[in-house]
Amino acid sequence: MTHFTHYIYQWYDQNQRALPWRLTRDPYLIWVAETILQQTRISQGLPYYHRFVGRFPDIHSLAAAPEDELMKMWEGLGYYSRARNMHAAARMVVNEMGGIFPQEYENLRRLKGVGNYTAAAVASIAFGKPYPVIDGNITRLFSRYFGILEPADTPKGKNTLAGKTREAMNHSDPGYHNQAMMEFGALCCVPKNPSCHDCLLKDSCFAFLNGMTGLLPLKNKKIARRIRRFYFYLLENKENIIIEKRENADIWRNLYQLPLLEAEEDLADAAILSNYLTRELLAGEKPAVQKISNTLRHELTHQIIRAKFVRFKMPKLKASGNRIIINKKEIHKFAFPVLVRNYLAGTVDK
DNA sequence: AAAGCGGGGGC
DNA sequence: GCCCCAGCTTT
Repeated sequence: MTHFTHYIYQWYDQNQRALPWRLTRDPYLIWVAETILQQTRISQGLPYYHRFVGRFPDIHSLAAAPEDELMKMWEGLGYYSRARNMHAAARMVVNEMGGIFPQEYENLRRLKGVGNYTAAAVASIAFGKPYPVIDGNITRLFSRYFGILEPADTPKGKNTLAGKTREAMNHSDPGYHNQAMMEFGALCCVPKNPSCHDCLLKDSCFAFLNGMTGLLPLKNKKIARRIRRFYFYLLENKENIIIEKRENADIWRNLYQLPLLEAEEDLADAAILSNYLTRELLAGEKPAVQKISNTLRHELTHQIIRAKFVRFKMPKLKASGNRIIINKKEIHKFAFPVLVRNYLAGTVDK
């Protein structure tokens, strides 16, 4: 065994966190955990994991659930396609694979939402197969220690990294190996101000020896952010409000929201109150506008959303198209984007 | 190869 | 303000 792996195993034995998915080898539970944790910190995902496996303890309960309930479980976690894909994958396992979770990497890879990382994680942790996982932690750790100078977000960089992780793989306990590498990256070889001073690998670490820990891993991509203006309409009477489901290929797909006008430029209040959607929603009624909120900012990785909420008390509610009227007491049953959820939490019944 | 997809937290 | 997080899919 190399110095590198030996030291990290030793570190892991002493420093690993107690996490619920480390107590099982059930491929379903491992898959749920790995999917929740995609691009998500453990501290954020942990309560979702507990709720999820409490409500859906096995593949059958998940496959049998209505999608809206699944989206509700996922509310606030982000990247909602993960939930939709899990639902499809669960139904595939139940309907086409006899309810038996696939064991081979290639078969795991066929499930919706299961990419290279998740297939390797389930194959290694649940089934002991020697597939190295490559996540953000391992990309950083390996790029630094082995001095990978090709950008990590390019095919060449990924290929080099994959080679290194295959060389490092320990075939006697692949699941342990993968988790030890990730945990070391997550807790010690961290993005900013890594704990090099205490790290016994510093004498053989390329980045440390060359003063490059802050530079590695290299990345090429820069994110362009788009500004969007959203005008939401809260139409309410004493008991009910109107909501609608987002079904286009856009952010928040299959979540619910308030009726929405998107504009390319900021709209003055007069324009908000006279545009086509206002007229359609008010349907001839002339209610006084209750309130137009301040502009609320909501930032996503690729978008900056500037939102205003317009509130009308309606004599009676009429819903057309894909809009539905729900009782205010039922709001909690629907999955809303955080932006909308926060507004409703601070507004309705106040 | 690049873009799109959330929300939260660290510094 | 910028970067990153136990990534995946679509174009």
